[in-house]
Amino acid sequence: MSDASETSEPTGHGHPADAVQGDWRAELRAKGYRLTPQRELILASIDHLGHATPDEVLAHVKSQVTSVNASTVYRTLEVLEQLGLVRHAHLSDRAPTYHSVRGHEHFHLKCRACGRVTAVQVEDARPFLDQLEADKDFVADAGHLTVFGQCRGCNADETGP
Amino acid sequence: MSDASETSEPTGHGHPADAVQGDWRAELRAKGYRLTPQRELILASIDHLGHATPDEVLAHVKSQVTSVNASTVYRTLEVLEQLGLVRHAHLSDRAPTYHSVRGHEHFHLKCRACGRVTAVQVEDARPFLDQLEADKDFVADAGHLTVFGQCRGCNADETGP
DNA sequence: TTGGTTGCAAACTTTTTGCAAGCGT
DNA sequence: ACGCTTGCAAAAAGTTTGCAACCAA
Repeated sequence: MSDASETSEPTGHGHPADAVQGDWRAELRAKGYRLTPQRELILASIDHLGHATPDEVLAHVKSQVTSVNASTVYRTLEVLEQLGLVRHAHLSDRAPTYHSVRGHEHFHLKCRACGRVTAVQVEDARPFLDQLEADKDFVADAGHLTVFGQCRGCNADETGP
Repeated sequence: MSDASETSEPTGHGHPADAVQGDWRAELRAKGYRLTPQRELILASIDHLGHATPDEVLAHVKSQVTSVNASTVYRTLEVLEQLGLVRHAHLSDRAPTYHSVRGHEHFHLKCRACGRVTAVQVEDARPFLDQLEADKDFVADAGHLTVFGQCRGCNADETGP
């Protein structure tokens, strides 16, 4: 089932999607891209970090290979996303957050009060998205979706003006 | 880019929402803020523009009063949002977009292919959001929601926003 | 008068771009 | 060897902040 010949990051979930994992190097080359240490490191970092901004990815990669540059991270993230290996969502009003895609799509809930991010399987949004498609002729990109709000129970307290 | 077909963004001409409209100056002052020409101009610009980034707001305001500064726009947008007069959503991976709130909340659909932005009434997302609240104990901020994807029929080719 | 506001300029954060050197294939 | 990639540095884009002058209440 899964190709065990690849060294994969300790994501500790033993996903069946590992096949996809082992395949990406080939797919990368097949599309005319080159397999570089930087690209492997960056993908591994995202796998390891779960959710991470480009800056966080850079920091993590640099902890292993100091010479890696920010622009490389940005360029690589773009490539990896094109290949469908990672996705990004906007979990804050600032930098985007990248996460790996192991065949398992999900979207996010972000609490403005406690900052917690919850991953929800796309199926839970299906009825809503299907309705958008039916009513609005709009095909949603579920994996990019982020719903802001707050956990019930989180303190709604704001620091007034 | 195109902001071609904006769904109706009512530019109040005798709307019942005018009550809210006429009220904001009072509410502003009631909260200890001051009513300045800049604040009136900026709110009017958003009303006029429909959807606009801080930069676009600045440009529009400047076309009337050249001396207005970018920092004032940022600071004012923050105040207006706190008062619930405007809201912002992320319609691109870059700057946020502000729109006026005239009592009727809506969220957005953004097509990556043609760039079109469609406003949808929050009620259409209610079942989904209610389910999130029931299942995940999460109270969504519907007005901030943006769903990326593409219109059915739009060319699937990239060359995004 | 008083203290919230503004304009200005500079600092900041995040992302992009032009290049020459470097390296995967 | 070919040409995609990288590192570097500078530029661009978007926002924030310190301050003195200003003005709404």
